[in-house]
Amino acid sequence: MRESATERLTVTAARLFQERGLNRVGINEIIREADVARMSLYNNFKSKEDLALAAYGAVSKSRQDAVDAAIAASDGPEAAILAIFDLAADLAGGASFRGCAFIDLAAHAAVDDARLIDLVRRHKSALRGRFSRLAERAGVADPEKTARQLLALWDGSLTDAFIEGDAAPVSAARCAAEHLLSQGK
Amino acid sequence: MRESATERLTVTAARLFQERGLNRVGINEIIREADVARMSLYNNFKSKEDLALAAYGAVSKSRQDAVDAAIAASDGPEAAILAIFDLAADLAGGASFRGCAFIDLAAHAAVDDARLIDLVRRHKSALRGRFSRLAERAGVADPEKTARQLLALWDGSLTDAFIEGDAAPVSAARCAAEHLLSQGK
DNA sequence: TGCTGATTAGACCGACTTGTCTATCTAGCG
DNA sequence: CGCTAGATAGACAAGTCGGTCTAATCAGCA
Repeated sequence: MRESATERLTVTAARLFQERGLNRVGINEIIREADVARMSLYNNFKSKEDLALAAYGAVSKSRQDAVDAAIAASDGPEAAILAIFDLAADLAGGASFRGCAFIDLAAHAAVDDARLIDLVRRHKSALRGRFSRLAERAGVADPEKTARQLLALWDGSLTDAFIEGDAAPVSAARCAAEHLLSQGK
Repeated sequence: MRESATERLTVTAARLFQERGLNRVGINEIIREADVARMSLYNNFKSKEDLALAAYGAVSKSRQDAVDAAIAASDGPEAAILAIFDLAADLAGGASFRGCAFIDLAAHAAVDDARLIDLVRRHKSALRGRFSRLAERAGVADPEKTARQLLALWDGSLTDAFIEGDAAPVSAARCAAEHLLSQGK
């Protein structure tokens, strides 16, 4: 038997949401692409928001795993930070890249979608925390501030790469990260 | 007589779009807030997209004017760049701040809304151009690259300030800009 | 085989969207 | 005054959306 309906729905929704954004993908398209009946969706998830929560949660987890793997494979904290920016370059290079999926989600979520907004906040906070620990290990003077700067470079360069349709902002941001690390200590 | 319907519609739409995003504000709300009849909208604008184009165009112009004023009032290119980041801090400090309106617009615009996406591209390109000229005057080695880094800091810090609900990312980004300027020459 | 519980396709609902149309009203002007 | 051109409110069309419901079908198992 093929994988469960829950899993197929989550994976399909994650892909479509990343390709076009939460509000530009409807239930009908998701169930068609996932090859699942309408009621199977609502038997597994209470609502579209619940499905979105599961889908974006899975994306968040896989992104964090990729970051952790890059850190583990790197030789020292400075190299790890640069390796994380290489991940950004990979993202920005992909076809139909629409910028960071979580920034997109924050833009699409209504003010009352508290759980979705919380997910975005937790995702960004997790990345900032990793930057902060690496910056501390690298011996910079103010790791928290450096982490905020690295996160801004990450988010801004992914966004600009989306808007310009070119990955140049990401490599420029990587250079800026190098400078900040060599100077901030 | 009060100002024209076109102007009231443009101003009202600009405010509402910035408060909640293009797709979360409907025609009905705009005409109600602008105190204008439905048909007056469609006599002045071909469609909602045309109104959005006018509204965001006005916002873009006023933002660029503010940046130019900050540049003119500054003592030297480095100070001008920092003054631009002070503008970002003002934006991020406002109530109901939702991040850069043009990033939000890029997230909401469909792939086929070519004119809206173009507007975003031109807006960001204009800001990057100003950064580039200032960086050149400041004598950095690679003004284009420095401009990309400054733009990423600008966009990323505004986005993070929105997500976190706190202006701290913007002041951290300002510090990063200082570092980049002192090192990039 | 026959039973049971999950899954299916698709009709259906109500709310909402942008955009059109009409019939009425009003302001300016000769 | 009467005329005209524009503005008005609101009904309406056509479509989309998320979500519910039903009736038929299917798979697994005793």
